[in-house]
Amino acid sequence: MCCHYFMQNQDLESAKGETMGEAREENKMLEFFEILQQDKPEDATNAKGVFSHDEENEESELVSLSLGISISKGKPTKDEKILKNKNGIEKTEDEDVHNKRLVLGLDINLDPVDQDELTANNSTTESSFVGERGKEEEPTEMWPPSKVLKTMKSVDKSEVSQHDQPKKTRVSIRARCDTQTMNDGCHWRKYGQKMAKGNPCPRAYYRCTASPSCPVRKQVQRCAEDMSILITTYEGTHNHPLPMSATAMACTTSAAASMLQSPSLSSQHGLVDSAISSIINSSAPYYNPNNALNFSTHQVSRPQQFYFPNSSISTLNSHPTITLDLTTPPTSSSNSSFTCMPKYSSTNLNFSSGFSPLHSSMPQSPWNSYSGYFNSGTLSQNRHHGGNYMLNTGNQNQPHSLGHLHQPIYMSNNSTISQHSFPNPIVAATEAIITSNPKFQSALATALTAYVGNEASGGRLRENHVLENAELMNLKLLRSENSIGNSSIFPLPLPEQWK
DNA sequence: CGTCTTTGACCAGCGC
DNA sequence: GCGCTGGTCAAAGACG
Repeated sequence: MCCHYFMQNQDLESAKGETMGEAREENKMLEFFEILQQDKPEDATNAKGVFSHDEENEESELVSLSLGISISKGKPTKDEKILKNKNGIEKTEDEDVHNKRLVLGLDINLDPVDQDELTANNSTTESSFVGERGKEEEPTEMWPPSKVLKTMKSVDKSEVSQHDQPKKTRVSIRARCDTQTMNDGCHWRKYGQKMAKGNPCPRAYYRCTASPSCPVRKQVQRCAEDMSILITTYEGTHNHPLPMSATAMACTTSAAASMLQSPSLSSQHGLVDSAISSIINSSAPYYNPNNALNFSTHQVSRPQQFYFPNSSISTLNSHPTITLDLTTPPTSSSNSSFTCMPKYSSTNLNFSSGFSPLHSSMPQSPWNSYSGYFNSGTLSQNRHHGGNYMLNTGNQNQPHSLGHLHQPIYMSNNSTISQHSFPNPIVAATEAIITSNPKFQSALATALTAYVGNEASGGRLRENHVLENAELMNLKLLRSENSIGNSSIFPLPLPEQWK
């Protein structure tokens, strides 16, 4: 076999060993959300951890990316009772407790018209969500038998033709990785492997085993042109609680997918950069000695900057795919990172790597070569502006062409608008995002949810000792300058040592 | 013995 | 209609 299938599938054992700590952290997070909900009793939706918007103010379509925190006070659902699933992945009771409450999904709330469209798109595909509807439709079998699948596909087909909607949204991540798969925090079971055309390396098919009914699948394949690049394609949305270590990736993929599923949203190209930036900011990973891909979510207080010089949106394909390219160095041409795009790739976001001041503090590891993975996102500290960190909001004035497949649009650094003209670029960027399109509130909500949750849990997960200095600096900065992130977005009292 | 991976077979979609 | 390709199934083997 020509590809680099060196290692056993996943470090499940190491993951198990971390669940207790995670559970404690997440319980703190949940306590925080309870406090939040008490503060905002009028927001009934938030009681379920869904970031919703003021519907009165948003008559138009609305996309909500929910990082749901389900405060389970009632009886556990059928899925929640599962302590050991069919595949034998045992969970500790603590893990199960927190899993009962932490729900991540692609929750899309639309006005009636769009709701119908999305129902057709989601419910008939494998992207069903556990949300309100999911509670009523308890799954009864692990995977639909092929006959059922055929029926589903036929239904899907007809409805797709009716609504002219793409079939499934996929999120593909290209990243340098030495291991067989990226450890994204989820438990996967390999169910197939095929040789794909034009690639000497086989494509492996995995399904999520965290829940018997979880529709999420992923495909893993090495890039034919650079074997060190692993292309992981996610499809579907988890319909079960996720371990904390998996929420960030799922958050990112779900949010990215949601933008593809919202045509008007994805049509606003410049904003996509901003939204994705926010999302990724919320889920920047850090190196874990256990070789797991971990995500730290405290960067809103330490607002790292992530540039997305290339992005294009198209939903022409039956499988609209948003590709997050985390491998391209900053000096590469914008086109170079799209030389081996997946067949269905339609949307490309090139997370251009660049030097980050944080790199020097990152532990040396294989994941550092993987610097594209968000630490590539370049925390661009402007030392001449009082330690401000710039948030790339994209240049909304730049005449982007949209809807062209595989035609990434380079957004030069010049497009990092008004980095120096706003007293607080974070405020400016956030306001730009929010005010330009209400739907980006949802994307931002995803980012903020992840951030707030992590801050509530102490601001770090696991061995996250890196970047602390930068974090301290930025927290102070935000506390002194952030005018929007006070009570509603950053409601947590800072630890004493950060004051 | 239970679980997971491997791998050949099968099926559906799509292009010619 | 036929062949190619992607995606999935499921039996068999490997592994702990």
